[in-house]
Amino acid sequence: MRTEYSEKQKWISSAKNLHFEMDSDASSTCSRSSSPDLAVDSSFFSNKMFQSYGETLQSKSEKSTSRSQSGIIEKNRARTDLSKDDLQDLRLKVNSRERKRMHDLNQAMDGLREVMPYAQGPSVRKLSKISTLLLARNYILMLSSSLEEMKKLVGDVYGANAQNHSARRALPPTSVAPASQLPLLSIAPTLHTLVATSATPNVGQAPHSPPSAGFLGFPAHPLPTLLKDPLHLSSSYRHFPGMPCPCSLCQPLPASTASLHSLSMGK
DNA sequence: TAGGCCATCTGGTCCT
DNA sequence: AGGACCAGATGGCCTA
Repeated sequence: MRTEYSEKQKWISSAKNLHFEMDSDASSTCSRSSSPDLAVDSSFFSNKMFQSYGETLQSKSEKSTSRSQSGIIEKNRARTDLSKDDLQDLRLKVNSRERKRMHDLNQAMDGLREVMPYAQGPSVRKLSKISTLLLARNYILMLSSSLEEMKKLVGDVYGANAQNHSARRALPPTSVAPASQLPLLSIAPTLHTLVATSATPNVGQAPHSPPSAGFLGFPAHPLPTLLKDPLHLSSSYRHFPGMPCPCSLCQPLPASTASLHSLSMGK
């Protein structure tokens, strides 16, 4: 088994970075942003690998007679009835589908990376899958917490404003900021403070070294402790209250957000 | 060189 | 029945 894989992997690695054209279905829909393209020479699969696959199937079907799952027996029997070529075709089709499935998954992962508050660029290695998921979770929790905080502040500001307004009805209106600006004015420093607590996990790290999965771990009760415990977001920018900041957290979501939505609605 | 991450193949299981 | 999903196995690549 090991030797079969060894041969196969040698071939696969040599075939990497070539265009994948074996299956029209896969090639038409797969843009493979995160994985190497693959050219599949079906002649390769016509040798040992598939001979052993056929043997494996046969031996398996022999063993499977002791199983209670008749469906599987029937399925294996149907497969052993196939000719060697049919088996090859079947195996190739299944492999191709699985490859495409994984590529779609990776595309979705790339879409997630794009909207993550993480320094992106040619010199930065992309987040691993596990890190992406953990970071996404923390990011969502942080946004939820920020939203709650903002709601509270808006409530406080409007409450205080209503009191002031009734107490100072006689004062000229120019002494009070427009109501539409009040929430933003009061929220801005707070938002930046929130952001600042989560801004510098990469200090001391090489720019090409994304945080490990463990580093992105989260507490057992994330929401209450969220603001005390840094989120380990990987922005390389320092945040200063009142200063404009180029980090992704302080910028509007990129246009690629839309592409992520369209991706998720693809099926 | 060990360990982490990844792509791929594969067989089993579930779903339509 | 066929396809989707999943997890295990395997080897390659890269970094500390």
